[in-house]
Amino acid sequence: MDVLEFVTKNLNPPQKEAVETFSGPLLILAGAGSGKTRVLTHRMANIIGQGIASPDEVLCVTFTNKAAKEMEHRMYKILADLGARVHSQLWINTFHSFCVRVLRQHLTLLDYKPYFGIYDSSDSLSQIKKVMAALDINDKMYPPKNFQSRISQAKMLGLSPEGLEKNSRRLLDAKTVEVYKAYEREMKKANSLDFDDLLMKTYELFRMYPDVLKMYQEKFRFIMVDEYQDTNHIQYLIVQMLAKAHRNLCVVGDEDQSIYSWRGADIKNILDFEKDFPEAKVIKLEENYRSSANIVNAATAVIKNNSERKDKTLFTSNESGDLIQVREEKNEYDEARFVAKTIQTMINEGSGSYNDYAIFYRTNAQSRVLEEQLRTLGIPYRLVGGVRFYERMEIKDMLSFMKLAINPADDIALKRIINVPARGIGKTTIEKIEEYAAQQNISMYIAAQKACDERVFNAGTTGKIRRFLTLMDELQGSATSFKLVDFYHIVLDRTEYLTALKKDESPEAQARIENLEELDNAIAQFAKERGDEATLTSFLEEMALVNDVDSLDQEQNSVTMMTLHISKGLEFPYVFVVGMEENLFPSARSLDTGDGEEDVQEERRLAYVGMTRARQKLWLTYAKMRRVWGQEQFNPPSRFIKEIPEELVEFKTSSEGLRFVSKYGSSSYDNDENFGRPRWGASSADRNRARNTESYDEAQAFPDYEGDSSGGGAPFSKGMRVRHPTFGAGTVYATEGAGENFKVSVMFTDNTVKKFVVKYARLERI
DNA sequence: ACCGGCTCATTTTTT
DNA sequence: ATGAGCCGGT
Repeated sequence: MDVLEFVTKNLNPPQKEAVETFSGPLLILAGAGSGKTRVLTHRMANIIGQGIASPDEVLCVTFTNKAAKEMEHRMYKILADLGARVHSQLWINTFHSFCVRVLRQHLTLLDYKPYFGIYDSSDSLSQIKKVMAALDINDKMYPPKNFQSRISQAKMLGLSPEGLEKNSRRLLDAKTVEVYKAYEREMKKANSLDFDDLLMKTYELFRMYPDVLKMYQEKFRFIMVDEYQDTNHIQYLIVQMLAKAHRNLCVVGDEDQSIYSWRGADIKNILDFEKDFPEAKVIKLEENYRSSANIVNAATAVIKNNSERKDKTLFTSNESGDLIQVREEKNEYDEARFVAKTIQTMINEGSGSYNDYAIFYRTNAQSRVLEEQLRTLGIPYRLVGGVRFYERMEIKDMLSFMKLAINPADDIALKRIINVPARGIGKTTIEKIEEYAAQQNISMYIAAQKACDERVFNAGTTGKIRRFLTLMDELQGSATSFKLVDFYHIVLDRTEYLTALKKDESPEAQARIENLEELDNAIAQFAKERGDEATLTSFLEEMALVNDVDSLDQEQNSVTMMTLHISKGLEFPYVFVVGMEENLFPSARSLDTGDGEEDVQEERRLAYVGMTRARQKLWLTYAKMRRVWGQEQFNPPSRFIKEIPEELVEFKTSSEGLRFVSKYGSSSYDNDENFGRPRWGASSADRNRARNTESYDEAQAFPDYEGDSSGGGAPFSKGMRVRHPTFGAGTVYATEGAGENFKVSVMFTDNTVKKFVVKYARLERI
């Protein structure tokens, strides 16, 4: 069969057109479930299969590892079906892994040693703390996390410390620049890059070495970017650079699924694509093949409430299917029980297998209760994302040993493990080594060696340090001479880490041992998959960039649980979205910010993403009472539920007759005056009444938002100057509530207004 | 230097 | 509610 015929069979006209259009800039606006991945893979297969370009001349960039893996998997399958041979590895990457691939080749040009390490956010936070201590900046007054996020923001905009200085009109003060500069120096010294650096350094590399850029520009004759709506500025710049020579850039996206603005995603990138490439062809994929008509219509009705959209309508010729199940429960336990029981009942009735069910939630913390209930009913489940495997202490420890073995300059890794398991090197000693290293501008590893040689410490301490250094020297040797799997065993053995854990009889230690075994499995699996390329470096890379080990063995039959964010790009026959409550989803934070609507719109897009994952049946559940931070919260049902047309919904509650049902208006879908009417646009006072409030009457008694409740010994009143450790100085411009619920709104120097519950916020008068 | 108890912050979302 | 970091005692 002819290649084109093969790759376009079973495609609808716009899909077909997208596959056939391979030269020139192309914008594909792909609605949820419209066969986007299919189009991308078939398009790539067409280009390769027809011999228009060889496999390594096509670059495909996705956002998550999961998407990249899925795409790669499908590509190999199609290419195999086509009988096309692929010798080299395909260039299907996430932005970050693409950059690593480039940097491994060329980072020495930017004066790094070949085996640079990658810092995850907790490593980079440690680095920031270190830098702050050196600069003598008080971490109570200036929380390290703020510097971290500001530096990250700067990098996502492609700004170096100097660039930041020039552009620092808003929010970026001198202190940030100072910390940023010192941080960069330290990172360089540690021969390591953080997540943002991966992009930033690639950009720098391309700018400083035009011939390197040129090589890649010419190499990648065809470039495809998936989830283009989620690209941030630096990613945008990289793509623009790479596409310059051939201009064969195909971007795929859906502005309705842009959910990563908090990490710098700029929705303008997709909205302005036609400005960047005036000759661009635009193809819309609007037919949904995934979900039942009721689900498509419900999701469409919700997303319609957003204003900033391209004109795109999702439709389907699928059958209506079941109604959307809206379920009210008393609290989060009942909610979880409902979900678990429903799954059990459905399975017993023969509706699919556990694999067909997914539970989505807004925050990872919500998974706990669900896990409990699923376990009670003996339902197998697996968590995707969440507490990352590699963030567990024992895993990080092991990885630190391995990292340090190939990158002795990594002070953060060294500090982590120099006394693990306890070998009598205490805080004071470590501080001294650190100081010594700073003085001489050398790494702590070298500093430790020197300190021993020069008898800086007493004999006992020197001996302990020497023992550690000897251990590390040995590991350094083993790292290069042994296979990855064997090296891991050597590390486990020689560090006596396992021995120490085995002595400890506590259940925690037991769990840690199991985790270390799991790491062993992961390494074995990795070695099996990669063969000769399973080097220590590539493994550490994988551990830094890929977060869920679950993806390694996904064959088991189990219910999948994940956050709404991770759910993007996936689909399941049966989907539960739990915790559909105001202040949780949409999150309280999105409701509180000064710039108002935009944040809620992103939450709405998240709701849209979640709903459109479901193929056959969708449940939306909420609890009337939920414990958050050990406090009872009573939140009304999410506005997103109310935005679904009544006729698409089947409403059920388990708690009829409870007194406060009518107060938040939801015991019956029909006679509730709030349903179907967006009264949420009302004053924020209304919202806050609902929050943390046990009875409506009490809430009613609250003074108005603008009202003055500063009497009666309230510590803050209107006009007062205050300082917040995170946001800096500001002026109180409104107060509300009383006692435990006393809140103040503060306008900060950059004109943003934040609201704080005084009891929790660290506000001080100035 | 190590350990245990205490306080405090933490809950958006990911590479 | 829970875990991480801090302080003070040993």
